[in-house]
Amino acid sequence: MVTEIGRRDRKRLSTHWRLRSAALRLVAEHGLSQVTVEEIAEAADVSIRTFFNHFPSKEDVIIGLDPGLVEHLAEALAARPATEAPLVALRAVLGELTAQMMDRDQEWTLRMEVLHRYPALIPRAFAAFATYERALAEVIGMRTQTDPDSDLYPALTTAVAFGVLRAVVMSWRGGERASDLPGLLDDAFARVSAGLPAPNAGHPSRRGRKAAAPPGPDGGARLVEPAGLGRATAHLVGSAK
Amino acid sequence: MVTEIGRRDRKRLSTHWRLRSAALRLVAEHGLSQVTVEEIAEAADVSIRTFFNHFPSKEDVIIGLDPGLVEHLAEALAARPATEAPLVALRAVLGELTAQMMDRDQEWTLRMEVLHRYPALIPRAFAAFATYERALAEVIGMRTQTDPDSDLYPALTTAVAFGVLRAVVMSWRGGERASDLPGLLDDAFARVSAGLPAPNAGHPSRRGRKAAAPPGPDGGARLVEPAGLGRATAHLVGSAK
DNA sequence: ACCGTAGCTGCAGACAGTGCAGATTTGCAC
DNA sequence: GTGCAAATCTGCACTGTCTGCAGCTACGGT
Repeated sequence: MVTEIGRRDRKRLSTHWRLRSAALRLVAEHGLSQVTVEEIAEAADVSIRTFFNHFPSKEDVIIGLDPGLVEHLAEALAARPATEAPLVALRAVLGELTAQMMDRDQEWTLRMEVLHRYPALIPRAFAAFATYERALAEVIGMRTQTDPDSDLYPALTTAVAFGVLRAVVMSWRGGERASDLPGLLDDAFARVSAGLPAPNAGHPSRRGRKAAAPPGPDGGARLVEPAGLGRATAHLVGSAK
Repeated sequence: MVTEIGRRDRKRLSTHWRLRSAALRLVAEHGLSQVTVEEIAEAADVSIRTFFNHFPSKEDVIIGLDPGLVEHLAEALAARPATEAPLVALRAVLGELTAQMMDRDQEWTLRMEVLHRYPALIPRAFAAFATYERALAEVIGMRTQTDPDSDLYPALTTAVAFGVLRAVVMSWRGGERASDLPGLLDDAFARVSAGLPAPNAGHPSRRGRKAAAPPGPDGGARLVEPAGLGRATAHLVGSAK
C-alpha cells in the first residue's frame, strides 16, 4: 500500500510543505499582516513566483487545505453504503476527516493558535469548509436522488453536519489537553441528535462520548426551557464506522 | 418614529448606497474580476479613496452586509424573552433578518444572481455569516449562562441555526417565483425539527409553511432509510413571533 | 459668524497576484 | 547515454488592491 512517487513529486511536495510550515511559523509569531509573501518564500528558500505556483493566495497557505481533499471527501461519501442514512454517512466521512487532522497534530495545533489569535481569519477558515460542504451536498443529492437546486434537503443536511464540524473544530485547541477530535465530534453529533439539550450552567459536559441523557431532572435553576430539535433517536446518527 | 438625520448623514448614506448599487450592477454585468474599484468609484461619482473609506475591500461592497447589523442582531437576540428556548429565539431573530432582506428585494436578487454566477464568491458570503454567528453565539452563551469557550452548546446551537439560514438563503433566488424568504426559513426549521426526513425524489416539497408531517407512509421507492435527527417536537422550534 | 468634526480627495507607496519567457530538472523512450 | 517532452522554478514587468497622510470642503452645533 506504499504509494510510489518519483523524485519530482517528492520535491514538489517538499516545497509545498516547507512553504506551509514556514508560513504558519512566521504568521504565528508576527501576525498575518506583518508577514509578506516574500518573507515566507525566503524562509522556504524559493522565489515569490514559486509561492504563487503552489498557493493561489497568501491566505490559502494558512487555512487552505490539501489539494485533492475535496475530491477525496466526495468519493468517500459516495462510497458509503447506499442504505446508510445521509447524516450517518456524513458523520462517518467527517469523522474520517478529523482523524486525518489528528494525524498532523502539530500543524493543526499551530493553525488553530493562529486562528484564535487573529479572529479575522476565522471567517476565511469557515469559507474553506464551505467548499467542501457544497461538494458533499452534491453527493447527497445523488444519493437521495434529489436535485440540490430544487429541493433544500441536501443543502440542509450538509449544513447541519458541517455546522457540527465547524463548532467542534473551532472549540478544539490541539496540543495536550483532551484533544481527541473524533471523540469530540461524536459528542457533538450525539448532542444534536438528542435535540440539543441545554447544558447546566457551570457543569461543562463531562459525560462520556455517548452523551447519554441526563439521569433525571436536574435541580439547577432553569432559565430557559429545554431547547431541542427532537427526541433522541441514537440509531439514526449513532456510531457510524 | 421617523428617524431624523441631517444632510451629512444623508449624503454619507447616499454615497454608500450608490457605491453598492453601482458595484452590484457592474459586477453582475461584467464579472467580478473584470470590474475595478476605480470603475465602481467612477460610476458612483466618488474617488477611489472614498470607496475604501466606505468598504474595507472590493468584495465587501458585494457581499458585506449593513454597518451595525451585527450589533442589531445581538441586541435583538438579547431582547427575546429569557424563557424562550435558544433555538426559538434564534429562529425569531433570523426570521426578522430575512424579512429585512425581503424589504430590499431587488438588491438581494441582484446579489444572489452575482453569487450564483460566480461561485467563487460564495465562500466569502459564508464568511460574512460567520461573523454574525460568532456574535450570536456569545449572546446564547449569556442567555444559557454557558461559557462559549468551555462548552460547545452555544456554538453548536448557532451553527445549526445558521446552517439552516445559509441553506435557505443560498437556495433562494429572489425575483418573481416563490420568493417568500421568511416562509422558506420556516419550512426549513420545521424540516430540521422534524428530524430531516428524506424527501421523495421528484416531489420537491410543496407543502405549506407549516411543513406538516406527511399523512402516511408514502409509496415511493426508498433508497435510503429515513434520516432523522429526532422526532418532531414542533413546539420547541415552532412559530416564534 | 465661528469652530470642531467628519467626509471627500489626491498622492505616494507597499504589497498581492498574473502573464510571460527562459533556464533547469525530471521522467521516459530509444 | 542520448534525446525529448513536460513540469517546476525563476526573474521581470505590470496591473490592481489597499493604506497612511495631508489638505480641502461641507455640515452641525454654539
